[in-house]
Amino acid sequence: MATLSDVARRAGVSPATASRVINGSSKPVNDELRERVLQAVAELQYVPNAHAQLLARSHRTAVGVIVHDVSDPYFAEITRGLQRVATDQGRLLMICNSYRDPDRELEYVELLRGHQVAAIILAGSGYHNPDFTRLVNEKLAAYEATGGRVTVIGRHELSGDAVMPDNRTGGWLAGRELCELGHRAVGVIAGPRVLTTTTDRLAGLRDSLAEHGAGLPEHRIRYAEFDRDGGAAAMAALLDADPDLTAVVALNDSMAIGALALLRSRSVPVPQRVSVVGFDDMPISRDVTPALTTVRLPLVEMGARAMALALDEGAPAPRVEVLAAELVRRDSAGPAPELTPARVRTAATGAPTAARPRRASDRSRSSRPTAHPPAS
Amino acid sequence: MATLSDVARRAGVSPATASRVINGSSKPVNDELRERVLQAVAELQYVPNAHAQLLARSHRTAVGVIVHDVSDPYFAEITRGLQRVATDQGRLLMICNSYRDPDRELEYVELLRGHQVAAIILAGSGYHNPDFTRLVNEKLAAYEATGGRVTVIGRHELSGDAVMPDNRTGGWLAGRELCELGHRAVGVIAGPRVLTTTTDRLAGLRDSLAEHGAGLPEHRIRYAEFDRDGGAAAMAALLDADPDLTAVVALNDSMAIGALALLRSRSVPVPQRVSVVGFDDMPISRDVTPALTTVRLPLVEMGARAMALALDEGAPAPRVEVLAAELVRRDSAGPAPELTPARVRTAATGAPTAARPRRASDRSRSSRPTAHPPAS
DNA sequence: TCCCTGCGGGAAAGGGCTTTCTTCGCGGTA
DNA sequence: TACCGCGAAGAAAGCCCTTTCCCGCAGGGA
Repeated sequence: MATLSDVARRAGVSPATASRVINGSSKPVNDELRERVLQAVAELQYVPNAHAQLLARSHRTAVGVIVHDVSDPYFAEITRGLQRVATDQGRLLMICNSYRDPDRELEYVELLRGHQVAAIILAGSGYHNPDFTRLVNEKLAAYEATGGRVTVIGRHELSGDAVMPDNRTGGWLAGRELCELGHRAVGVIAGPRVLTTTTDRLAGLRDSLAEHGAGLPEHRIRYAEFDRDGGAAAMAALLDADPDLTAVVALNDSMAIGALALLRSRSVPVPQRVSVVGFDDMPISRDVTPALTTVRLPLVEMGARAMALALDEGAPAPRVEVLAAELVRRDSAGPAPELTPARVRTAATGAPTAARPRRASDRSRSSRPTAHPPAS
Repeated sequence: MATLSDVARRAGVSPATASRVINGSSKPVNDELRERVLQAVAELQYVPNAHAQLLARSHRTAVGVIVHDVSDPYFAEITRGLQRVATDQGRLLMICNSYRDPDRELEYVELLRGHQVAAIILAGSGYHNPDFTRLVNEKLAAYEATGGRVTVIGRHELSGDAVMPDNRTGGWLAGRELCELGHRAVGVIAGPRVLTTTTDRLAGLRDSLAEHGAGLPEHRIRYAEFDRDGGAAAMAALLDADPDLTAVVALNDSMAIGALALLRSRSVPVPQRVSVVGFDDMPISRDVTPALTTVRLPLVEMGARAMALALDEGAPAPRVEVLAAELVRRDSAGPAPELTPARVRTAATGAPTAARPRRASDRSRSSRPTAHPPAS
């Protein structure tokens, strides 16, 4: 591997001069020497050793990102936002998959610290696990103490700047939508209990169902893995336990798609017999059949905002940005089967509501709140 | 940021001893000193500077991966395979998205070279672009000359070890399936012309259609972006130009899903009026409606094999591993509408074929060839 | 008693680059 | 003619580790 001194020797100059030419230093260099150096670089196919550079230079340039799994559409979208801003600013991204393993997450924090990244961004759900939380916070604090910056996405249990999707209001919106469609027996396909995302979304949903007089008994909640197969399994369990269910909220779209698959395999018509509402609005959600009614989170923007926070040096106290959730109506949720459309009422107000016509798949309109969402 | 000498000083030992303790060197260290060092590490929250380590150590440990886009399911699956093997061997992965931009690809090769990775893996389609190909090959050669290893996935235009999906036979299988179902007017939703993946799959498909007496005139091929919207647009164009089309092959599943969406929006029943065959078998393909008949590529295994090749030091000449494609029958392809099932024939043999019953979504069986696929 | 061996620890030499500090040569001024 | 200042190039000091080499010491055999 050619080194800088190889280049310098070949060009007949000192390494200092070669370095100045290669890095476009502000110090002026004679044109002839410059030419000789560039020639030598080309001939030797010289590429600077990045580690030596990072060691010699003072300022850190790369940014570390820890996500559950980039290939999960939720994180893929967030990562897209992160990338965009990072690339704009000429930053290199180091992406690490924790696969929802707290230990691995801890390891990655250290790894990134060791790699001298300018900032660490943790995206994904937090854990209900005080010991682990304390441990991560300690490590992050140590990192911040040496000038590192920390930004979290959707993890209120960790310190540092934060970008928070409004999971709670999102859950609330899903509940309101179903209640307004006349559903009273609503089941929930929830993610793992230990994830704060699960509990936040669930809390909003529970509030909303309660407000609209529907209620959410514990036996109508099934906790499962946050993926397609988890959703299918939970849907099956829910249906077996409570055949009268008229609607289901899945706490993310992957699970909703699994639920749809299960319902199809049992020939349960959606939404005529059972309505399904998802969460996240992954890109594929509009392309399944029926197209998924879901709660949209501005994933790309969350990533972009997080990176912006992370790179914005001169920030004082930890900042928190909350990004709103929004209901996207498609075809998987419809009026509850027992009620004829004309009798659908808004439970909270008691006012009669005109039945909504079936909508075309992609004319998703955002919801206009008719009651105030909870503070999250 | 605490350094090794800080630790050593605090523990009252030399940096050499501290290093030995921290790295579990084979050289024995007195238990008391060891204890003091570990204590100092904990107190200072010391993490070794990875760049300094890489500079000081001789052996390279990280592996670089260049893909078009990790969040694309095709690459997500491949990456999963890469990760698995890399993690097993304790290697760190640096993943770079080229977003199908040749220049960016070139940049990343240099970047990875600069980061002293042990191997570079390029995944994705090659480009029909001799200048660019020569340039990349030069850079890769320079890298290999200094002991780096290069492995490509699905790019026969580049040198180095290679893992090749059998795109050509895959295309051939798609064609045969449709011909055996009685289709004669088959359209193609192709990816960008410059990608070798497009041309390889197309070539196999063309052969197969020709063999079965169907033919593929140029006006039945539409080139578009390799994504959902590209697929939808191409489907629209195809339908407008040739309303008699009874089947369509999309050269990847994303495009097929776009095509399905467009057909649905125009109320064209699939497969009763138009059959659709995809390519790749992404995980979501079984969950769309109708479930997608597609050509399966062992994506995860491709990644795993590629990483194995890259990490297998003592290899002589460039090795090439071809992984087979396989047809997965689901619900999006059915008999051609003009023919009643009883009259469906295998065009090549003229022998009557029993109509296949409609199959359940997920009982996807692999194809059993009835004729020999082309050598690819 | 002396020498050799082996063991545990430290000194120091890199590894490849950046950057400050020095030096050198030149033109201009007193 | 002597001196100063300035511009451009080089020398060298790090950046933070790893690892070789070396040294001192203790124990065992002759």
